[in-house]
Amino acid sequence: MVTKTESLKAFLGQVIHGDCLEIMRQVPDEAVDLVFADPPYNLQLQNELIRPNQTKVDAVDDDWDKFESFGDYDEFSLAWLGECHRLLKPNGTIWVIGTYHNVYRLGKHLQDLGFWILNDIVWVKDNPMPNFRGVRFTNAHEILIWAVKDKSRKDYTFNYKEMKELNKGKQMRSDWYFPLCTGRERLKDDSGKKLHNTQKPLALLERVIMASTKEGDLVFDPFCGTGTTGVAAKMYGRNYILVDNDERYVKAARHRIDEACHRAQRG
Amino acid sequence: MVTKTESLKAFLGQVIHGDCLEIMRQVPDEAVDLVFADPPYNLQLQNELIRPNQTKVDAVDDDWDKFESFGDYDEFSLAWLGECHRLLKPNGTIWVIGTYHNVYRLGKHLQDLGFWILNDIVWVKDNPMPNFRGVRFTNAHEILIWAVKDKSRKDYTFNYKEMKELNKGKQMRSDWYFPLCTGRERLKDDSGKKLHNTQKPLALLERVIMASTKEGDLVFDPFCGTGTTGVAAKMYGRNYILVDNDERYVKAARHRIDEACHRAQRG
DNA sequence: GTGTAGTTTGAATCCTACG
DNA sequence: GCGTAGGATTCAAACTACA
Repeated sequence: MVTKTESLKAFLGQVIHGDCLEIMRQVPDEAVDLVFADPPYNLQLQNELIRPNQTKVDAVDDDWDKFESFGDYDEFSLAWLGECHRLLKPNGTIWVIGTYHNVYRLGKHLQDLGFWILNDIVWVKDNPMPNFRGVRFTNAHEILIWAVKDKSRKDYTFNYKEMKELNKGKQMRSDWYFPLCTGRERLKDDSGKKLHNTQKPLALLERVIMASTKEGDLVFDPFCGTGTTGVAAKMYGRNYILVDNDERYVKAARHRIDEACHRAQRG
Repeated sequence: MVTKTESLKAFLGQVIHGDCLEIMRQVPDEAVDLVFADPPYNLQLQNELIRPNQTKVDAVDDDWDKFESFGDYDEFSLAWLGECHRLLKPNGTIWVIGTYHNVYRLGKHLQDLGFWILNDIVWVKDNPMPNFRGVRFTNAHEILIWAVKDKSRKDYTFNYKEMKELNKGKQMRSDWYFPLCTGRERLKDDSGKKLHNTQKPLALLERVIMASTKEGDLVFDPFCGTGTTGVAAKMYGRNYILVDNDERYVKAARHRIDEACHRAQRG
C-alpha cells in the first residue's frame, strides 16, 4: 500500500494526468504552501450541451435550469476547494482566478470554507476582446482572490519588499496590468491553432509566485492546463505538483516545463 | 388604505427615512428601471490601525456595518436583493458595489435570485489608502456588479454610443478610474468632520446613470447615504426614490439634492 | 494673486516575539 | 490563551499656512 506521504514524494515536480479530486485525496494534510487554481467556469454550458434528448434547450424554464446548473457547479467547487483547504498548511495561501461567470460563487465558497481573504486582485488586460455587438461594456479584466487557510495565522508568505521594488519603489497595488497571452508565448497544436482556450500569461503567474512563496515551497495547481504555474515555479526554484484531466494539456505542460528548464540552464 | 401605486407616487423624487425593506414593500411590482445599491460591507475590522506617523486611522466603525456572522449578512442581503428583484421591471437592471469583504456573497446571491450578470466593473482608485503595515497589496479598487432582472430580456438600457464618446471614441471598458470622494465634494458635519464614512464620488454615479438609464427613468437606491445617486439622477433628468435609515444622512441628502438643483438652474 | 512646503486623510478584514 | 515591549511601516490628492 502506498501511503499519502509516499505519494507526495512521487508527485513532486510532476504534471499528473487525472481527476484533480482523486489526485488531491492522495496528498497528505497540510503539505502544500500555495495553491493556484484556474478552474473551468463553463460547466453549466457543457452540461446543457451534452444533455441527451434535450431538443428545446431554449424552452426550458430558465430559473430552474439555472439553479440546477449553478448547483452542480457549486458542488464541484466546494469539493475541490475543500480538498485544497485540507492539503494546505495553516499559513498556506490559495489563489483562485475567474470572471463574473464564476468568481462570485468561488469567493463565497472560499469564505464559507473558512478561508480568510487577504486581497482580491484585478488583472486588467491591455488588449481585451472587444464587445462586438455593443450591448455591454468591454470585459477587460479578470479577478484573482488571494486567501489564507487559517485566519489567525499572520505568518503567511508575502514578499512585500520584492513587490515594492517591482513597482518602482511603491507598494504593489491590487490592480495589475498584463497583456493577454499571445504570440510566441501562446502554445499551438499541430495544426497551428491555440492549444488551450484560456492560457494565462506567464507574467501573471510569475507575480503570483514571487509575491506569495519562498524558495523551495510546494505549489499545487489542480487545473494546470498548459503548465504556466509549473514554468513560473521552476523559474523561481519552487517545487510543484500540477494536475489536469486532459492528456493533451499534460503532455504539452511537461514538454513546456522541460524547455523552460533547459533554456534557463543555457541562458 | 394607501395602495402601493399611491405610495409610489408619493415616493417619487423623495429621500425617505426608514428601513429599506419596509419602504420597498410599499413599492409596486415592476415599477423601477434601475436600482443602485451600496450596502454595508461587513468589514469585520479586528483592531485599530495606526499609521506610521502614529496617528490613528478613522475607520468604519458604524453600527450599520455590524453583523454577527456571514449567515446574518446573507439573510439581510437576500431580503433586500429579493425586494429589488420584485420591484424592478423585467428589463430593469441593478448595480451593486462592494469590496472583497462582501461582494462575492452579493454576486452569488444575485445569481441565485435569478439576476443575470451583464458586467462587473472595477473602480480603480487613483488615490487609495496605502497598506500601512506592508502585509498585503494596497487595496486600490472596488467592484460593481451590473445585472439584468430577466436573463431573456435583451432590451435593457445600455447607452453604448454615449459611453463610447465618453471614452474617446473607443468602447467603454470594465475598468473605470476615479479618485476618492474628497475635498469640497465630501460632505462634512457641523464640526467639520466627514459626515459619512463611505461617500461615493459623484463621477462614479454619473457614469452609472448615464450608461444604464434613459431620461425619465425611475432610479431606486435603498442605501442612499448622502444622496449621491439622487444628485446624479436629478442632473440627468431621471426620477428617483432614495432610502436611508439614518436621519442625519437623509437630511443631508435632501439638502444636497436641492443645492445641486439650484446650482444647475443658476449655471 | 502665486508658489512652496507642510499637513491631513481615505470602506482596512494591516505585526511579532517573548514571557 | 493574554499582555507588553520592540520594531517596522505610507501614497496621492486636497487643503492650509505662509512667504
